[in-house]
Formats: sequence, C-alpha cells, structure tokens
Amino acid sequence: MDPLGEVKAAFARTLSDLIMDSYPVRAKVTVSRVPDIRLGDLGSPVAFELASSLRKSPNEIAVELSRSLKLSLIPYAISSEAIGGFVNLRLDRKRFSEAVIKAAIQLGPDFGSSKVGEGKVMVEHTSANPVHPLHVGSGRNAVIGDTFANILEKLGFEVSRHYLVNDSGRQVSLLVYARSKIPEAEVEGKPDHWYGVLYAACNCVIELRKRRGKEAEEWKEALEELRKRSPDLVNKLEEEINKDGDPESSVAELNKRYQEGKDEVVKVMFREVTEAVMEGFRQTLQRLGIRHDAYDWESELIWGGWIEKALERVKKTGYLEKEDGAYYVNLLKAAEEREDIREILGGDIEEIREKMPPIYYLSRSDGTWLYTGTDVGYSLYKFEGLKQDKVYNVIGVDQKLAQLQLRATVALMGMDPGKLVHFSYEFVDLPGVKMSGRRGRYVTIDELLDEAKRRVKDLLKGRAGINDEEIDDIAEKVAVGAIRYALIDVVPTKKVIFTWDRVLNLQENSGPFIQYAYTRTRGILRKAGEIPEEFDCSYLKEDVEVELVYKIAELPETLRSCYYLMRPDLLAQYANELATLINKFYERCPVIRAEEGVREARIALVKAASIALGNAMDLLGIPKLERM
RNA sequence: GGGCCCGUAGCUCAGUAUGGAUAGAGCGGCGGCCUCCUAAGCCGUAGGUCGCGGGUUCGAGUCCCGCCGGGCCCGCCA
Repeated sequence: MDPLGEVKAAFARTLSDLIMDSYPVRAKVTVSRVPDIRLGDLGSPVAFELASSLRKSPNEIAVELSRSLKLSLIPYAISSEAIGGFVNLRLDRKRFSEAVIKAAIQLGPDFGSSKVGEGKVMVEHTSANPVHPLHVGSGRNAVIGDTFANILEKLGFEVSRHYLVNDSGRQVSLLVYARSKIPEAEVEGKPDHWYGVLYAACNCVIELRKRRGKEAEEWKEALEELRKRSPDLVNKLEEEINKDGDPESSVAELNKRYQEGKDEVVKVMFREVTEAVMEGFRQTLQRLGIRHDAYDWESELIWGGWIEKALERVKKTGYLEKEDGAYYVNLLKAAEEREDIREILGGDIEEIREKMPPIYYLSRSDGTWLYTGTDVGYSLYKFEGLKQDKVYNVIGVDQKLAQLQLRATVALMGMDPGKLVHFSYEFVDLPGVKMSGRRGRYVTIDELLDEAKRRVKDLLKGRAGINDEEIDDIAEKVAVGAIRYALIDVVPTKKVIFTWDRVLNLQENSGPFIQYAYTRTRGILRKAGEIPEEFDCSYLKEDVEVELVYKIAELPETLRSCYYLMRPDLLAQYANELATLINKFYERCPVIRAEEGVREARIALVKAASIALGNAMDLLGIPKLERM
C-alpha cells in the first residue's frame, strides 16, 4: 500500500500513453510534487520537451494534454490543468489523505516497505582492525552499514550483517608483539582503549627507530602525547622494545606463526588480545544499537582453507604469478586478454596500462597472506560458502582501487563481479587534527557518547515530569540519536566535518529534534485514547496538514531511493523534514481540544505521522522515546 | 605526474540519480511567541556572481569541455 507511488506511476503512464496516441511520439515523462500546493498536487514538465519537435508552445501542448488526460485511470485525481507549460494534476485530498493515513495505520511497522527485490544480501561493515577503539570514522562506517542493511531488509531482501575481524595482519601482530613485551601489565579500563594506547605507543617506538629528521620528529611528538596519558606503560614498553635488535622481524615472525596456526602459544596470545578488543567493540556497537549476525575471523578463513582455495582458482586462470616467493595476480595481462576484466578496470587498455598498477599482490615473500589475499578468499567464502546473491562492502573511499582490483580478481575466479559492490564513503574530518590510529589520535565513539550524555543530562535537570531513574535512560538514548544522525545525514561521498557542536547538536536538523517531534506525537496519542475507526479527512484543510499527509506518503518512495542510489542519508533528511512538519502542525493545529470531526481526523493524522516517523527512526537506529 | 571525489549564505549541509515552476534548511545575528497536546519548539527578519570560464538546451546549481582550490589513491600497509 503506497498511495502516492500508485498515483505517480498511473499519472506518468497515462500521460505517456496519451502522448503516444495524440502526437504520436515517445516522451520521457517525469512527475514531481508541485512546489506550491495552490498550483496543484503533482505536475509534469513533459510539454517543454515536446515543444520543439511538435513546433508548438509548451503551454499549448500542456493545455491539450491536460484536457484529454483520462482522469479515471489515475487514482484520486479530480482535475488537470496547464500552468506555465506544466501539466498539473489535482487530487481529491479527502480521499487521498484517507488512503495515506489508513495505509500507515493498518500497516503499522510495515508501513514504508515495498518489494523491490529478494535473495540473500550481505552487508559487511565496520570491520575495524582490533588494535584501537572505534573512533568517529569507524562510527560512520558502522552507522552507514547498519542503516543501509535495515533499509534492504525493509525492501524484501534477506539481509545478514557481517564483520571481518582482521586478526592476522601486521597491525594486530604489532599489538600482540607489544603485549608480549609487557605480559605482566594489567589491562586498565575498557580493553579496546587500553590496547589502543599500547598499539600506538609500540608503533611510534618502532617508527621512531627507523625514521630520520622531520618524520622522526612527528613520531616522537605522538609518542610523547601517549607518554603523558600513560607514563608507566609507555616507559616500560619503550625500554623493552629497545632491547630488541629488530622489532620488525619479531612482528613479522609472530604474524607468520599465527597464520600457520600450529603454535598454540602464539594462537592464545593473539586471541587473548583480539577478543578483549572485540569485546570492547561489541559494547560500543551495542550502545549504538548495532549488532552483527556474524564475526568472520580472518584467521579462521586462512586455517579453514578458503584463501588457499581462492588461490587455486586464480591459478587455474593462468594469471597468478610469483616473485621472490610472493604471489600476485597479473591484472594487466588479464586486462589485455579479457574483455570482462578490461571493463571492470575502466575500459580502454591504453588507459589501464598507464594508470593501473599491473600487479596485485596477495602474499608476502615469507609466505604470509596480505589483506588483499585474505579478501579474495573472503569473497569466495561470501559467494560460494555463504551463497550470497549480493554483497555490499562498506569500506572507506581510500580503498577504491583495492576494491576494484578485488572485483577484477573475483571475476577471474568465475564469479559475477556485479554482485560485489563497494559501498564507498568519505572520512570524518577533525578540523586541525590529522586522525591517526597509528599515532593514537582519534575521537572515540565511547567518549562521544559520554559527552553527549552529559550534555543531555544537563538539559534534563529540572524538567518537570521526569524522574531521576528515567533521566539516565533518556540521556543515553538521546545521545545515541544525536550521534547516529550526525554520522548519517551527510551524503556518503562527502566528508563529515566533525565538531562537537555539530555532532552534539540538540536543535533542529538533529537526532534529538526528530526524537522530540516523535515524543510530541506520542504525547497527543496518549491523551487521545483510542484511534477513531472512522474519520473525515475533509476536515484536514490547513496547508501544514496537507503537507504532512504528503510527507507521510513519501516514505515508501524515499526508502526505494535510498536503496537504488545507495544513499541512506536521504532517510535522515526525510525524518528531519517529517519532524519539521510535525512541529509546525503541533503549533498550529490543536488536536485534543479541537471540535468534533476535526479532532478525529487530526488524531488519525497524528497516528499516521507517528508511525511514519517511528519507522524511519527504527531504520536509522534513532531510539524512540515517550517523553524527553 | 596520472586517476577518482568534493567546491552552494559567515559556518555546517540539502538540492545534481531523472535539466524544469521564485536555489532551500540548520547553526550563528537581529526581533517576537509559554494561564494552551513537552519552548530540545514555533513565527518573523537579514544573509547567495551555486569555485572560475566556455559550451549544449526553450530552460543549467544539475549535462559536456577547460581551468583554479581542497581531499584520497597510485605499498610484499589495510
């Protein structure tokens, strides 16, 4: 049930058929909301396009079209007219409003859903290396991934959310190395935070040893920042590492032994560290309302033979080559010989020769897998192990080329590269600061949540009707709403500029603003009691009421756009617009004390608005509140 | 150097997929509104050569070309 979608589709189809019959030409008919509700409800600029070929003025054509448009074929349509070259349609607002409101009330939590597809779809998101706490950048990934997965579910797909635990790379090996240098030190506070300091400190010490001049200065500076935070830990670690003649080799050796999976002591060392950090991640993600269906451990994929299996598959194609013991895929050769690979890598072979790194390394000379290698194996696991019909990898834009190479390799292995989608997003920028996990410079999700919560509590103090037990719960939920909104509301291809004031904004265009509008609908509905079975929408005459009905009706279409365009931010905008209209309605249209007739219609409208906004909030992971 | 992305009000962002009706919000500024369903709200007001220059078109913030500015990538890192 999607009244607006039905009207739009019928209007476009009827108009298109009419043009074919009358002129006869084929025209691309677009239909949109009329900017001013006094000019009509829906309109099409199709006459402009026809004007030159028919050698008539746009308005002349619009007049002809609007006169002969078969209104009976368009649900809720009552009249059509030509205005300034546009063919505008007017709807029977009483019947249209009733259809929209009833659809929302009857469908409840399902309002907004439509069947756009089916099959098993995986969204791999977050997947941060377990070497430091989740920061605002990982947070953006998690929020985009989770919201998009929720939307896919609403549109009929069988969705699973996966996290790739990258536990067998150099980063984790470095952290495990650091831990092995100070085995007696006790983990203090949240483990991901504690290990984050340990990791960054170890990284700084090692980098410091091999860098010279200005670069060394930078690492020194980062190390001193860390020393200020945890003097004993950093001092002891630095002392121990400096006893090691070649820390890098020690790290590489650990990595090798872990990937081989035979040394139980090494396995325990790695698992102890990574599981502690992952537990910290789980807690943070849980606060944000994000859960994964599976954590796929890179080490398990290696030990389970998935990477070997993938390697065999690539080998069979003849494009797997070896240099100093390291395997790589010769993508240039593949592109020269195969049309499909050329297409993935950008078409023209001359261009590919120039700009594409010709080789795609999968392993190191010492026999260990690179992330690229495990990623190829992981892709095989996703499609052939888990039989996914489509996979979205939510990964930063910095990995664009790597994801392209991965797709090409997936195609070489005989899988459909069209099923592997890189859901790319830009970074979160901290003005003035270069965020860097390796230097221990980041704003964590945990501190962001805590600071948001503190600010909300300040605001809640002295608010009537809310007792002390409720305050903590409300503050937590508002904090989550603020942060999730701030991380989703920007188009994924653009950077999010992080400032505390923007992210923790509690006013309009924010999570809390949306939550506030929702609580207002709940407040009215609590006082209203039963939702009337019968109501007369001809009482909904105010402009804001008409606008509100339209906005409610737009939810199904908005969700489809989010999917087709990979733009979950559109849903955040939708929720903000709906909340704005709810607030305007609230100020202008009394509900409970309205006269009979108006009252029933408005109660039903508020109920529908509450459902539409509530459903959008559920998808966005913005917690719903009864009061705040 | 090459490729990709971004550039809209003082600041943060929509609008670009599918060219269409006067370019919209918020923050910040200024001025109003709580005996009334929660003022985390609402109303009013000021603020824009849509980076610059060409082109296509009846019509360009939106499409094409060139340039300028910023970011990212071009690792046996991930």
